[in-house]
Amino acid sequence: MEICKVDTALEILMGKWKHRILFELTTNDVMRFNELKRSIPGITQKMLTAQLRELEHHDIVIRKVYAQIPPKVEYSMTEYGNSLQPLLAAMHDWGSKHAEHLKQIEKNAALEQNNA
Amino acid sequence: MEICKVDTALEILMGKWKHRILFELTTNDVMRFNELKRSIPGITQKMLTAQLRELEHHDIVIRKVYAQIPPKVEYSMTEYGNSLQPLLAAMHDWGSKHAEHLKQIEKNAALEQNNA
DNA sequence: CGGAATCCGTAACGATACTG
DNA sequence: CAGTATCGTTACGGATTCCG
Repeated sequence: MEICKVDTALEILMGKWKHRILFELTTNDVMRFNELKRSIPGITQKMLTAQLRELEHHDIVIRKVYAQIPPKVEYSMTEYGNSLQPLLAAMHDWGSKHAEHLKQIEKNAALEQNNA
Repeated sequence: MEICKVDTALEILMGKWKHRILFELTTNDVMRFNELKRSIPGITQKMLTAQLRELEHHDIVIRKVYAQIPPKVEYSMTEYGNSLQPLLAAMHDWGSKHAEHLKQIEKNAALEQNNA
């Protein structure tokens, strides 16, 4: 029995690229594998595949395979996945609002460096 | 220039124990090091120290040292840290609401195991 | 009491090559 | 096009010991 369920949400967002993938899929509705890959600079196929599989396993995204040559695979959000949207928005808002604050912290740290 | 600021929030919550620490500190206002350690089963001093330092560096918690023997160090939330509360609450809510859903997923996975 | 220092194992991530 | 497979690296967390 757990008191704090923050972990549950955290677990799903955990991973270097998960939130980027979710951002793309909530913005674009349906995307193919390489389309997704192109839209996320720096990600490797391996990572994209791995994180998509985890999201699929958690029932956040749907993977739709078309049996054709060349292959075609489409990814999109599940309804359950869409329930994350308000949360992601809240995190984005908080992050935006306090980006300035973080810069200030870094600036102070730099000053301390100079004084030392 | 970043489009998605979810990372900013994620970065601060990242780490195995951060949210547990924040939970304790928002609930109890002010706590000493060992008090905090006792309240979080399984955490080691190293991890508690490390994560507290990160939180302190991000200006989420305050570390107050009393110059006395034996040492006394108190930790508490900053005002900035308290601005995280709505976000943490939102994450907690989402996690709670969908804990049931996750169980269902696991159950389905178990059934697939049996069918295979 | 509240740490710091050290060592270690694992899991996450990354780069590259290959495939149906 | 949409992946696997393999290997190497790095970061994270855990256990233990020592210290003012």
